[in-house]
Amino acid sequence: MTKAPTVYDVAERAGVSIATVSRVLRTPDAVRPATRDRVLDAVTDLGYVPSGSARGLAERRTGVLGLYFPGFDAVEGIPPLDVLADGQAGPYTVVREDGPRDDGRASMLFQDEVLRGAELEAWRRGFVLMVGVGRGDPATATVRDMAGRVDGLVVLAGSVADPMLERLAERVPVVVLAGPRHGDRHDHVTVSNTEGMAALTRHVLARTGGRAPVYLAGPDDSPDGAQRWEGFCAALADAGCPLDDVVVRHGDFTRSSGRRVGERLIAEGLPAALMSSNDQMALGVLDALHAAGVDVPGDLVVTGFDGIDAGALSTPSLTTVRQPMRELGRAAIQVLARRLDAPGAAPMSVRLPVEVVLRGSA
Amino acid sequence: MTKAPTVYDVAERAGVSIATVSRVLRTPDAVRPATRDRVLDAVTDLGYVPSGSARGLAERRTGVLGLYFPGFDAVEGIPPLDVLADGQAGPYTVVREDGPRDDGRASMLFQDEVLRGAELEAWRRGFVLMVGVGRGDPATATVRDMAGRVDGLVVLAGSVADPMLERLAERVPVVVLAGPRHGDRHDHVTVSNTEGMAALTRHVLARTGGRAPVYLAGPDDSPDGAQRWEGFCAALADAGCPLDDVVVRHGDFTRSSGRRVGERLIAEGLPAALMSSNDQMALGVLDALHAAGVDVPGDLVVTGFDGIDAGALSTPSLTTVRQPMRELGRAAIQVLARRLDAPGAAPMSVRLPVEVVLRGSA
DNA sequence: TCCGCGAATGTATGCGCTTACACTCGTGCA
DNA sequence: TGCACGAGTGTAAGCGCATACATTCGCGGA
Repeated sequence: MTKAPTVYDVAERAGVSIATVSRVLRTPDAVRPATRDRVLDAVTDLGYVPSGSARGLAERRTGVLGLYFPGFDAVEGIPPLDVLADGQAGPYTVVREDGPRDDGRASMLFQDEVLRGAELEAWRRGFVLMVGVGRGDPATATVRDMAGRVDGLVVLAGSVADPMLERLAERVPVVVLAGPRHGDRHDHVTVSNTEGMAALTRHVLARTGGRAPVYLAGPDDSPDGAQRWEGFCAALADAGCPLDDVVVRHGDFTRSSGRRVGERLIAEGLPAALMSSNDQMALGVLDALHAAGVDVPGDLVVTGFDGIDAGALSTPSLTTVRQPMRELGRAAIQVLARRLDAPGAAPMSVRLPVEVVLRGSA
Repeated sequence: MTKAPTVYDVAERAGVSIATVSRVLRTPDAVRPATRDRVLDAVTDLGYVPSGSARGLAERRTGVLGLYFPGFDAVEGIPPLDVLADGQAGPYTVVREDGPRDDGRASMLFQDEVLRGAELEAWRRGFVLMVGVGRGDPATATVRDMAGRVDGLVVLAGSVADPMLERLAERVPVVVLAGPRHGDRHDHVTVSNTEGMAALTRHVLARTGGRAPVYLAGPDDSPDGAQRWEGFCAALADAGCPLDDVVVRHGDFTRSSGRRVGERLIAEGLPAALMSSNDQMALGVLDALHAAGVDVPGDLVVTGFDGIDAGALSTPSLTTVRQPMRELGRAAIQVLARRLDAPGAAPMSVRLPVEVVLRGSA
């Protein structure tokens, strides 16, 4: 770390010009083996590592792809931590914990999986991945910053305002993940929310003899939620089940909001089925039903949507629709890579299939 | 994307020199408000985004921190996916799923959490995060590549061979995460594995009247495993419980290996307690015991180590020691930031406290 | 009105690399 | 023996930005 060696240092040590050093690193076949070995020795001796900045500047491409998520953690909610200041804490503490925490980690798991897939695919293509999370006041600052450092950007729907996205797209290719196209020219990757919910709804109707389920909707501004609702309605219509009979409850995608709805269900009388627009709320409903001793799926069936792990571990386990999260990440990078190869191609939309997972609750 | 505008374009449009443009962006106070506004207008009009490469080259720092993980996914095991080729798949499939999958996601969850923490702390300090995973044949290529692009590197223990790490450390500061120091000069961040396991062991001994637990060890090459074993032994010694009485079983940190050990336990007669060196194996043990109708914690108590989510959802819920995963990531970045501020400071080791989580199984 | 001085801006250089182009040196051929 | 030619190597020109230094501008005081 004294002073990072450069091509000049390597060149001098190997007794060649910097052009030759560069060639050894980039097109080894273009240089005589004897020369090549001398250069490689010098590289090893000096511990030379090429500067990504210089390379990026000269090449006009960085070899980096960006992945940008909507903020999941409120800035205010961040517990302080300063490992440099306080070394006073003991090596351990003891806590007693009853019942699972309502930690709202679902969307984070989703993002984690997407990230995994994206990293994998980026690696396979010789790119490295840069990640950013939209949060804080100049939330756009981070993504703008990233845009200046990458060859392409994958943006989760909802993390960047449209006008900003438009601007970014002017500089680097942008792929929008999990968001429907609305008049933009970006590439899109989505999942079959509508079809998945329709299939699940048909399953539920078959189980309940066609009686209309109660629908548990999420926030109004969720595009995913809208699509799921659409699939629900379509399946009902197909089955000749009038929409007017459907009771709709609203939650905010959290487990506790589901719990409240569950309690209300019990108070007002159980329907034949409760279909939630996400898993977290469905689990909350199960919490309430379980506490009240209701038999699921005997007294009513319950379904979710997303396929989070916790759904497999609940009692009863949750019937749901699993999103191909990892594949979403991979697909996004694949689409981005295509875009880099063919900048002029028409914008494309990729829609990934979902998996209807039948488990205990329905 | 026609041709990204540069400082020159902005300067020309605003009728100033490039130096002024640069100043507006970096030290706004150093330029007259009227001029500043003209420049900012030009920036907006052109959709100018500064090039990270050029900036990095000129500034001799990139503003990027790297996080490097050991490979979790075998390269061979990657299912193919080519969204560009096959659009033929239907929008959904239906599967029936009984019981949780043995998916070995524990270490990935660990890494995800670390990543979250690191990203958060990097963001707070104005850095962006670059992530890499060690896999593939020239596994070192990725990390070397990263080293050339970042101002500092956080490396999870075991992901990079020591000699390579030494070389990287010559170019950028390196923080080793979750690995003990052995003769190196890097900064280190670890958790109190030893103390945590000792505390948990004391708890178990208190519950079982001092009868020696069976210990379920992991792979021999795990530094974490070694430290936990150490804590276990220390607590036993303190309690005057002879180590000779301890039966040690071996697993490979997977749930299925724990299941096998559980079955063997049942076949050979139940001990007073089973302490596993990680949660996954402990859950496997619970699987086997549950299947055989053994009462936990009535017939024997079971504990794990790590604090993965699945442990909170098992029946009975798993008593364990929770690692501060998020904080590990944050601490690593904090240490790295300090190192960047004070390159000459002595190497430091930070040890984070763990949380003994008492739940149903013990 | 002129001078001096600080603030504001411009000029020019270099960051470390890639690469077009120029050059050197064998080699095969006439 | 002379020449064309290609492989191997060197020279030099940027890539887009930050910044030290030079220059100009605006203002107050004499």
